[in-house]
Amino acid sequence: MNAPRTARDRARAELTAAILANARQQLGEVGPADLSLRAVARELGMASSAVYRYFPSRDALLTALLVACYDEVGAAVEAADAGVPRTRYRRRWRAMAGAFRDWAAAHPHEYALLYGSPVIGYAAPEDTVAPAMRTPFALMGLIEEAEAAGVTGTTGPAVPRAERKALAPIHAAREGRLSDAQTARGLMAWATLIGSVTLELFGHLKGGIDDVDVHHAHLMERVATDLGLP
Amino acid sequence: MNAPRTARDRARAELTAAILANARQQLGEVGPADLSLRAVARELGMASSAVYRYFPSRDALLTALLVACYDEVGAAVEAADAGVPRTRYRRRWRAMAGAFRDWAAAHPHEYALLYGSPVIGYAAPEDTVAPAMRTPFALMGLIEEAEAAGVTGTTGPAVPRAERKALAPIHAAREGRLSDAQTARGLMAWATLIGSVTLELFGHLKGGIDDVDVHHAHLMERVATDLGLP
DNA sequence: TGTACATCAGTGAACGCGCGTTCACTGATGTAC
DNA sequence: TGTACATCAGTGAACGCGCGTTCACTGATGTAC
Repeated sequence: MNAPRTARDRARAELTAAILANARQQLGEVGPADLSLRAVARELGMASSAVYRYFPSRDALLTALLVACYDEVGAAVEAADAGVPRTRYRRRWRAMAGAFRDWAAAHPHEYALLYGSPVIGYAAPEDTVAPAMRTPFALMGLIEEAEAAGVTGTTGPAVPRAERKALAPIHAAREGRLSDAQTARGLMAWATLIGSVTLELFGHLKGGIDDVDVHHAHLMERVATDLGLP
Repeated sequence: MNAPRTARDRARAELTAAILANARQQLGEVGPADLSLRAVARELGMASSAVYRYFPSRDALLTALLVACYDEVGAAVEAADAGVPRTRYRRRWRAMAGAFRDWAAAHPHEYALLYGSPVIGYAAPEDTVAPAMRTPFALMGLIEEAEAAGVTGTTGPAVPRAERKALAPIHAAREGRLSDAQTARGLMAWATLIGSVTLELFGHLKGGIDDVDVHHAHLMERVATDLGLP
């Protein structure tokens, strides 16, 4: 937020970052439930109690990690999207879905932290909501643009009143830019993406599918078709 | 397997079941990572070491739980399917998807055990594979019947050679009863179901959707349409 | 520019906790003759 | 049918572990006059 003025401030910012970075590195090895404050302190060569100068509790550290990871994967998806010409809607979807899966595959424990079992006894605070929306909103943005451009074809069955009402919060969050049908389709695409990556990363496709890369790509192609992306 | 002959055998079978049942009950409260052998023993009024007469390790208990839960949800899905006339394909899908979600909602920690983050340091052994397949195979069975009856309409884009190859193990497991296109569609439906339930149960729809019941039902209706179910 | 005081970072010991697993042992149940 | 031995269930104490968090303290950095 505000620039560090004193040397102390600079040191504080650096160490906070170092702790977070080390916790992330630990996540590369052990999974959220086993992430340990003491291990982080050990790795950094400081007393375990010193960490409490930077994070008031283990949960606070978890929250910071949650935010960092949501932001990282969101940024990856946005970057992938930005690398494709705006009107190549299908290719944009392909790039985003691919980036999401690539990030997940490269960071399985981080993916588990974000989209796996909730850490019990821990309720994610408000701070994590906005970063969490980054990826799904990036996808929604693409769908909005495609619909606005009038390129999406048929969007499946009509949306009944009850469902339209259920979707109200999202509809509002996207400032009404999206038809209800496409909102439903978008959520469905998002669920399919999460489901496919979850099944793969958590080991449910083992032995069932030979080349998961190919399969995932094919699945995403079908999702693009269902979204009406040309 | 073999019937209990002696009183000892009967007692052993009963206690094994009691331990498992209590572990399941504990899962109702704490989540797989925090499931504790000692707590189970405590609840059963026995020494913690006594549990080792029945399960050689905590991992073995986890495995038994995994199998029990896979079987339970699989049975629930199959039962839901069985309650619908064979040729009402869409209603069968609706019933199965609903049963799956209902079971998950009623047993969130068990769902997390099956489809959430893998328990680290624990590799699910072979014994869990068959029970794990019960639910997806039930869904595949429905799709097979619908396709055999010739009621499924267009099934989307053609399946490229690479994808057909990737699907080979599943194709073989279903003994070739399913076209590649419908296999891909079926996997997609499965991924969407898992993704939707995961997003809901793990808290990612909070604040985004008002009536999750309605939304899930609508989503599953769309999936049924995509599957070509009349 | 220098001094007095306040703020903060980091230490190391300690508290209290619960866990999985092992082990030598006791007493009950089952089996073979 | 009764006895001798083998098998097994269950006990209770112990080992070794690592964790999150607190606390009184030291020494360095920052601030106000």
